[in-house]
Amino acid sequence: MSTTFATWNVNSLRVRLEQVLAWLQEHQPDVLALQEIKMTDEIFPLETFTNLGYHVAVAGQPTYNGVAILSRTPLQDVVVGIPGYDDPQKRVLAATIADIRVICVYVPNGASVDSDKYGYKLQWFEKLLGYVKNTLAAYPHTIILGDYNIAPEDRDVHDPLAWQGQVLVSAKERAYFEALLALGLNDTFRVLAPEDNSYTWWDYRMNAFKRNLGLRIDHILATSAVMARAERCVIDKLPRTWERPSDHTPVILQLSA
DNA sequence: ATGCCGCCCGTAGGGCGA
Repeated sequence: MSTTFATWNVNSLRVRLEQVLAWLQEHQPDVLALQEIKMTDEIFPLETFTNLGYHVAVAGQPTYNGVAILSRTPLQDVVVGIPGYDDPQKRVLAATIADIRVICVYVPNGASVDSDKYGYKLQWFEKLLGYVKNTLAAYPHTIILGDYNIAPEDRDVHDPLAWQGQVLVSAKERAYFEALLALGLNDTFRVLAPEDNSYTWWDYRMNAFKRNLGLRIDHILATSAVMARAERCVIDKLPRTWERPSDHTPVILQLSA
């Protein structure tokens, strides 16, 4: 008996719905956090998931961003966004599932280090730090999972030299990711499956997946209280091999009992 | 490299992602 938490940036739930359903059927996760659903709450295929026995929380918007959490058990105390931060972009969704506070995050991409979007990413992450600090004070059992758009270390990058200083790997972004861990979180993949050159995202261009030119930017972070129950963390590369895939692939954390 | 690929909106081609 185990409990599994998964995260997947699907890059449009409209396009990827059949793949998500196939993946749910195969893996039967207890919780699946979705990013970049790219749709409003109104057109979210709610009944499709409730018919499969999932409870659902959604924070959607037209065209861009959008996050959702599917759970086999009810979602309680749902919070959309970062409290006190008036951000029109729907990137954060939290809920309590059984005894665990779960936060689904879609961190801004940042475009390039000399762009306004990079400034937004850093400012946004500062707000996330405050939110996570408050959350951890209230909930010792917390999992924060999603697309962080940060590769924490060079071993999470296929070509560290080519990527040096670029967005997704820059020193400022990595320092923010470290600050997040320093609040009391563990990078579960790094703790449980510390092999190098394991990636969660591959560019659509240049045959990047076939050549394994990827980055590890999707993460499942957990407090030490959760970590005590953690047995396994894996990246499921299979959906990235499917026809018309998302450019990201799922990450799965398995807890005992 | 203002490139590559894919999705969105909308029905052409620019915005955006990473």
